Amino acid sequence: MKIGELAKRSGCSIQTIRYYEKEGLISAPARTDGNFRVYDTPALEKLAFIKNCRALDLTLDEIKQLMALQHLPGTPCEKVNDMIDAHLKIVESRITDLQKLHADLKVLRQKCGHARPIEQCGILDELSPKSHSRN
Amino acid sequence: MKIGELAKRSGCSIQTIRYYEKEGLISAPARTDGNFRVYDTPALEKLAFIKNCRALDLTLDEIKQLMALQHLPGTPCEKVNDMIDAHLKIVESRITDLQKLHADLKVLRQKCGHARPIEQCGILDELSPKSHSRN
DNA sequence: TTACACTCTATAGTTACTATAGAGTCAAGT
DNA sequence: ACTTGACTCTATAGTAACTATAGAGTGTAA
Repeated sequence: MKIGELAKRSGCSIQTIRYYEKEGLISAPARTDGNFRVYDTPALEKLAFIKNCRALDLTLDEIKQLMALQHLPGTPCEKVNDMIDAHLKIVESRITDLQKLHADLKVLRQKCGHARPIEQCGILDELSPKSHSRN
Repeated sequence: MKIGELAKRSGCSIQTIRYYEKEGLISAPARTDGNFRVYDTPALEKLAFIKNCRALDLTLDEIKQLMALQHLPGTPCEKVNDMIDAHLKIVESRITDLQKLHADLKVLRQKCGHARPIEQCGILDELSPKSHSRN
C-alpha cells in the first residue's frame, strides 16, 4: 500500500509517517519506480504500536528504546518496567502541579466579580507585584 | 541596572528577558554608550507581573492581552475574568486527561513482573497490535 | 595592559508534529 | 495524444517558550 492508505489505516497523518521514518522509528520502505513509498502489513503494525505508546504519552525516544528492547530477545524485561514506572512518576507529578495551579487560579478568580472597571479588577491587582508588597 | 542584575532580581534568565523584549512583552529599555540595556524599577515590576502570570501557566499571548487591558482604564474587567475562566477549563481538562493516562499506565504496569525475558513481557505484548487482535 | 566578567547580536536546538511550495507520478477520461 | 485530478515527492518553515552557543565588543580593576 502507498502512504495515503497507510495513513488512513493507521490514523497517523502522511507527514507524521514520513517524520517517523526520518527519526528512525520506522524503517524506510521499498519504493516504486516513481519513487513512491510502498508499505506492507508489518509496517502498519509498527505504526499501531507507536500509536499505542503515544496514547500513553511515551516520548518518541522512549518508544525507540522499547522497540530496541523488543529486538534483543533474552533481555530481562526489567527495563520496560522501569521505563513505565518512571513515566508514571512524571505523570503523577504533572497532575500534582496542575492541581496546585488549578487551586491558585480558583483563588485568583475569586478576587474579582465581573462588573468593575479594569482599574479596580482584583485579579490584575493580585497579579501585580505592587499589590504583594502592600501586604 | 543592567540585564544581569535584572535577571538575578527577577529570577528570569538573561536570554528570557531579551526574548520577552523581542516578543513585545516588555518595552525596549534605554541603552548605555556601549549599547548595554539599562533597566529601571518599573521594568522589574513588569517582569514580576509576567512571572506571576507564567506561574499560573498563562501563555505569553494571554499575558500580553492582560497587559493591554491594564492600559485601557474604564474597560470592564469582564475580559480578565473570562480569560481566567477559560484557563481554568483548560487546566481542568488537562488534569482529567492525565488522570486517565495515569490509570492506563497503572493497568499496563500490572501486566508484567520484572523477572521475565523480554519475549514474555506482558507490557510489550499489551502494546503490540497483534496481542489486541488475539482477543 | 591585560585579565576577567559582563554584554551584544544572530543563530540553532528543543518536542512532535503540521503546513506549505514547487515539482513529479499515475490512472482515467476525452 | 492530451489533460485533468488525485496522489506523492523533497525541502523548508512554523508552532511555544524558551535555552544554548559562537563570536564579537564593553568595562573595570590589578
